[in-house]
Amino acid sequence: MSDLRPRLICLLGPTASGKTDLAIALAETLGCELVSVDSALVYRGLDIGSAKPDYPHHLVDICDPAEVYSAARFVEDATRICADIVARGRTPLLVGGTMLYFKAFLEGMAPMPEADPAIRASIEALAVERGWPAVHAELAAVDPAAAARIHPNHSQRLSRALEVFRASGRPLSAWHAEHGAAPGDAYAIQQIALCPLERSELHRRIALRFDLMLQAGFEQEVRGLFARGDLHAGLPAIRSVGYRQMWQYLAGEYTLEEARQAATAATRQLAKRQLTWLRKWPDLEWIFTDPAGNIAAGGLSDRYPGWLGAAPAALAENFLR
RNA sequence: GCCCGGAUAGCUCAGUUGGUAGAGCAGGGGAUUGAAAAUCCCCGUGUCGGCAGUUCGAUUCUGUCUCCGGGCA
Repeated sequence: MSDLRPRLICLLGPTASGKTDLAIALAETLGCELVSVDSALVYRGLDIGSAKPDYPHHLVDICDPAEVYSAARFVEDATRICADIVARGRTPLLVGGTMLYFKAFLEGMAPMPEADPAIRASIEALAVERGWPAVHAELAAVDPAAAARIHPNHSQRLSRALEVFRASGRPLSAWHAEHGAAPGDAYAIQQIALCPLERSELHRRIALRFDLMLQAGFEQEVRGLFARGDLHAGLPAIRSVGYRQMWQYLAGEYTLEEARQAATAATRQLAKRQLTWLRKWPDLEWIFTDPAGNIAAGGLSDRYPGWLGAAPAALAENFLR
């Protein structure tokens, strides 16, 4: 063991995989402090629908839903908080499902101009008038490298690329070329992914969890946000899975049953996208679970068959020592 | 019991003037650098309800049966 850097653990997985329960168990047994890596848990008042944990996590409830959080803010916040945790003599455990945030922390982000609402609005106006392919053509004129990488219909990435050029006079691809420091480099990192072995089991858990959210008063929670008057369907907080569909229900676009169907489908699609990230993720130790939530064949259990059928916390505790 | 509609992809439905069919949603795969629980790209063979008839050829026409709506009794 020649690595003298402080230890840091990452626990990633799709939504409804059981990450939070495992993270809490690990925090208790290993003495970790939990850092949430989740773009929805940052918002105050998004509690039931975001499955906000009761157990203390850093980077939960740090924004009002009217604000816009970002990957760049996450990297700043997480970098500072992890350093504080280590200074306290404890181990940071980053847990969540926002893979871009994990990636940005582990690999760093190029320094770049931040989002500019006025520029965004002008690009949006251009798109409404002439279509996103026209925005793509304009980007191609000033930043052919970025334009080549972005599909002409990809509104969000197109908008950002042109925004960076308009804000700085410098192409996005030039900014990307100078990669910033990776906060993750300061740590000896172990990464674990948790996921049901069968997709159908994940889908079952998603449906079950949404019904429990409704029983717990999710509709009332969203009614409260709706009634504030200053929030709208364009905000990241209100666009998040579950909240978006309940918002549409309250706006009269859906019946409650339609909202339930749409929300669970959106959650399944989110889980699928999270797994797309995870499949190509480097240095990941997989823990696959059976319908009872215990360790199933595959992943770490293939290397340590004796742990088959054990609770994930037991395996991870051993694996993590 | 009679009359009228339906019966086509997991779901909702379009369509084929007879040459075995296509959208939306769901689902699957992929991308991902300050909105990322976002945003975008790619992927559609299914006894066209069963059986029989007409026809070179029927999912399409005819008959009949079954099931589901609606109406009349």
